[in-house]
Amino acid sequence: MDFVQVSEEEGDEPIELPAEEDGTLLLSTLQAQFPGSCGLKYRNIDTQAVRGVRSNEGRLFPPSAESGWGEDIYFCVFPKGIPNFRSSDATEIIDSAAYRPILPPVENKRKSDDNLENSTAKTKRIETRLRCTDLIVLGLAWKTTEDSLREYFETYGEVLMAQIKKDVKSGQSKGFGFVRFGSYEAQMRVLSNRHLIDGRWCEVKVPNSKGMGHQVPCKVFVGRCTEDINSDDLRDYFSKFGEVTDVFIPRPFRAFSFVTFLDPDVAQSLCGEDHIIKGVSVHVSNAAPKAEQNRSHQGQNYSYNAGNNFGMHSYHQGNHMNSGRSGHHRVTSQGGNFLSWMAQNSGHSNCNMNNSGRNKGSNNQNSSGMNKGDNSSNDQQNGCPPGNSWSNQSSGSQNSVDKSNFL
DNA sequence: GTTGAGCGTT
Repeated sequence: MDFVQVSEEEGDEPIELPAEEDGTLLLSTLQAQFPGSCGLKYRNIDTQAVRGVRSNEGRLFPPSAESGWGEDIYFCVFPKGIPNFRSSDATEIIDSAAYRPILPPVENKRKSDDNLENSTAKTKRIETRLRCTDLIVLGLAWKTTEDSLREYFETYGEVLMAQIKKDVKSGQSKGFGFVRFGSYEAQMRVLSNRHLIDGRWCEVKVPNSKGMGHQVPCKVFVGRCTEDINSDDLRDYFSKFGEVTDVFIPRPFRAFSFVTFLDPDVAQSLCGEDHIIKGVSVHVSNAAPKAEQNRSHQGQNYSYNAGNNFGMHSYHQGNHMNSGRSGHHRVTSQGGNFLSWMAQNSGHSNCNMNNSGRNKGSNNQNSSGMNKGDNSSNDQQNGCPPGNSWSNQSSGSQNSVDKSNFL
């Protein structure tokens, strides 16, 4: 049997992982040792470049059909370039033990956002600042305790809370629980993987009860706008207070607009204030959802995200393309992209979480592939959760942004 | 002491 030497990061002590008879390495084998990993790469000694390992249908293929994996040491790839949290530098991007990130210095940021375009620093910052939600863990073994639950998820990052729901009388586990991470990256990785906890495959999802309902909105309503206040004006002006992630001006002109901030506290702090933009006094207030107010009688579709439209007005003005802002993160209907879901539900219509456009070609491995063709280790449990367990929650159509919501 | 889709006594 061939073994593949794999380390978490380049330079780390490798672990030998058993390859299959056909020479491939199962992704599940890799993930058993490196939770959250989605692929492998290695250093090409000739070119000194890093090469990705081919991945398909839950299998990783050796670089050479003849010589197999060789003596090379491979290191892990994690989704979207997110570093592993067990690595030493992880603290740089993990917010401290807070549910919500700390306020950024509210200083003059002005137009310093220009050279941040597409920078990984910016991406990381945005991702780091996205807030975590409690996640529900379904399908837990009866024997799983809060300690073992926590212990399991700590391989993904800091665990702020881990609880098992139990019968009050007997103390017996109800077979599900909740977990909360300290960083959004950890949360994303947990949501994109399946989990073998105490011998059972468990499903982790954003709970239905917490669509986004209790979270602080990042978006403000800007009233009394005049027609000559364009999105750049709004963005430029409000960037003084914190990073602006989106500006939306309803067309045709309707004398108001929406500004979305990275930080909900910034948005909050501005509510109720009057501001002067281009000599016009505009009024900032809560971008409260309009749903249910006047139109409960109209068979409008409010089922998705009902009672909560924060962050849903995500049309971008065309001229954002050259202002360095990311484009509209469009949700496709291909089986439910959890990143899109997270993007919507975190109130950021344009989270820079999707780097797929830059990873040309080779990095096709994503978390959905690993659920196919891999029954190697789940035979103790029938009814294994489906691969895209989030799909039932992401079936809403973002294209259904409803103009009628604007008044 | 059994069970196996779901959604959180606070």
